[in-house]
Amino acid sequence: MNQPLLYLRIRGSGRRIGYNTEHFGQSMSAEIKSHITGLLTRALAKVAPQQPGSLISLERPKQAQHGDFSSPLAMQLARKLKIPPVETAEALVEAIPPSDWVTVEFTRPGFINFRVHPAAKQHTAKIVLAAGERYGRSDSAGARPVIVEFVSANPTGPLHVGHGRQAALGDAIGALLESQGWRVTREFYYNDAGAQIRNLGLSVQARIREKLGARAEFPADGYHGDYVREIAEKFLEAGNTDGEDLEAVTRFAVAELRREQDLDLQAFGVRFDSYYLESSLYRDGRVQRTVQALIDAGKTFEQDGALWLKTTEYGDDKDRVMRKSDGTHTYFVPDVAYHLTKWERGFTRAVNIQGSDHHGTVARVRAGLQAASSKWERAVPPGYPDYVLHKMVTVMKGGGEMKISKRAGSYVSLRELIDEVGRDAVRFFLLSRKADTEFVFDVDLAKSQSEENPVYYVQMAHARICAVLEQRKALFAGRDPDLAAADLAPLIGARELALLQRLGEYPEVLENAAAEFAPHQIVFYLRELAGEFHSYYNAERILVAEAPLRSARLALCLAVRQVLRNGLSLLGVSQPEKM
RNA sequence: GCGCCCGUAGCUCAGGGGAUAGAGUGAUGGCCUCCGAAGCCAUAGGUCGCGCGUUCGAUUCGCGCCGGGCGCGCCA
Repeated sequence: MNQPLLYLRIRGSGRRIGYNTEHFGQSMSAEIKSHITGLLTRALAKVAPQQPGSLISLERPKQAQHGDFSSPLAMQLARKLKIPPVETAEALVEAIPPSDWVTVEFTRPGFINFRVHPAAKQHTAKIVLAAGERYGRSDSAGARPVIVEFVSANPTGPLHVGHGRQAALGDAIGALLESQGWRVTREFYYNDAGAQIRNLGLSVQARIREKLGARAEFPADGYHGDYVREIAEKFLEAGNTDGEDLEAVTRFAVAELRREQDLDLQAFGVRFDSYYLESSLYRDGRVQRTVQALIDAGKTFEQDGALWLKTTEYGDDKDRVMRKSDGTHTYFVPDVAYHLTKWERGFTRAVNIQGSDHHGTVARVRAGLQAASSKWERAVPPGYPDYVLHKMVTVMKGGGEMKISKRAGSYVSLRELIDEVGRDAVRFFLLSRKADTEFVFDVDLAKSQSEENPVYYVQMAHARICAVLEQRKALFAGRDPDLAAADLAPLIGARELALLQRLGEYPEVLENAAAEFAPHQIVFYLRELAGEFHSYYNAERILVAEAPLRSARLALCLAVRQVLRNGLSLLGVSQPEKM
């Protein structure tokens, strides 16, 4: 076995340090990182004053033997200085000023590794308990407004699993942004105008005629789901004698489906702050005004009887028709009008969650926004709005793909999935992968093997802690001190320190997930945290006889439970005390 | 054909210039007189699609292939 070279220098006195909460913000981990960066900066200034501090980077070693933080600085420097990495590392370590928080060492091939003093890690639990449900949150966005648009289904049928993925993503991304201090508005945009809606009206009308025994011609690309028949029935039950008033039928159908979609969302636990109707953009003249703004900006031209927008001037690969030769508008004109309202409503930041099959519209909408606002005092910037594009969901059941549901006709409805595997599992599952990977939802796995379902794994860690706390009440009621004030010095076991370390990472994980619109990072974090807790729980007894150790462990449990709660609630998943 | 995304363990997926590439699931074998076994521990499983380049170092970055998904409408 090839033992690596290892030089060790202990810094600091080794005594326990009286840490003070004020020394740290909400994130122990971030504080320590900046502390270490500071140490390296000073060492670098001594060893290689001409090198820029921007070289300094820190990473988290995968293996515990390499410490808590690690820097490849020496290896990056070696070439510039023409000195072997190990020697550079040694010089840097020599130059690092003493620290009460960390010890430092260097190893082959030239990493500089830092170990955080247990007392600093222990303090993390105090921070968690003091902050409670605010732990991990930040107000860095300063209450600036952001609008998150998602689902935005046409009111032409029940919501399907793709909408479910969007609902889970949008809701969680909204929560992530809130956690960073954004003032979030969740909005649903109804495409309740245009050809699809007309198509729906004709489909329902045909079913009504069928019911009445009249000759009915079903539209060629009409909606075939059973729900169309249900609406037809309801229409007649509402006292209508026939379905010849297409507008009345359509209005009725849209209202019914909006109500049904609301129920779907309610079942999923998703709420919106506002709903925006495409039809209102026509009613209040915004579509017309948008067209005029684009013409005034000089970004349009006429050809073949249609009006075109020069989207190629904004990076699109071809120009787009905005007003068809029949005088009606293509869908993207109301889209631009709609997004202009977001900007006008004061949302200088906007996030759209959409299926990746719509990615072609991104360049068009952005182009339209820039063109229409080009004469404005504050033009819409090129990258507005942000997009999160997600891939399709395939539902597997009984070894095959599940494509058809009886009611919905051509797709698996969100409601069916919730009824089948439960809301928590659907949310957790749909959030457990990056948005831009295709999703295979295995119903059999989520349902019949529910004990292997990762959501239960995390929830169980939470329930277990609740059970321990209950036990404690029964066994030691009145004899244990306040846990928030417990001395955590006894927490020095490897598993305890790992848990503390993990708790300290949470604020950074949140921040990063929010910045990348990536809720799956929270899912993975929670799985790891729960896993480390289960492992700890199996290896050590919490309710030991010695009161100081018992209190310290209980305080750690409380802190873990707090972070599990914070994370799960952010994802919209419940945190049961018993399962 | 062009554009965007994706190819990592049998399967489902993380990771994303650094040390021995990780989870879950499936397989095998252990752990309940003990706070919840919906749990834990151990073993097994890999040319990170292929090739060339950049780099001290590439699974990660660049280019080119191969394979898959989605777009490319005077549809939404």
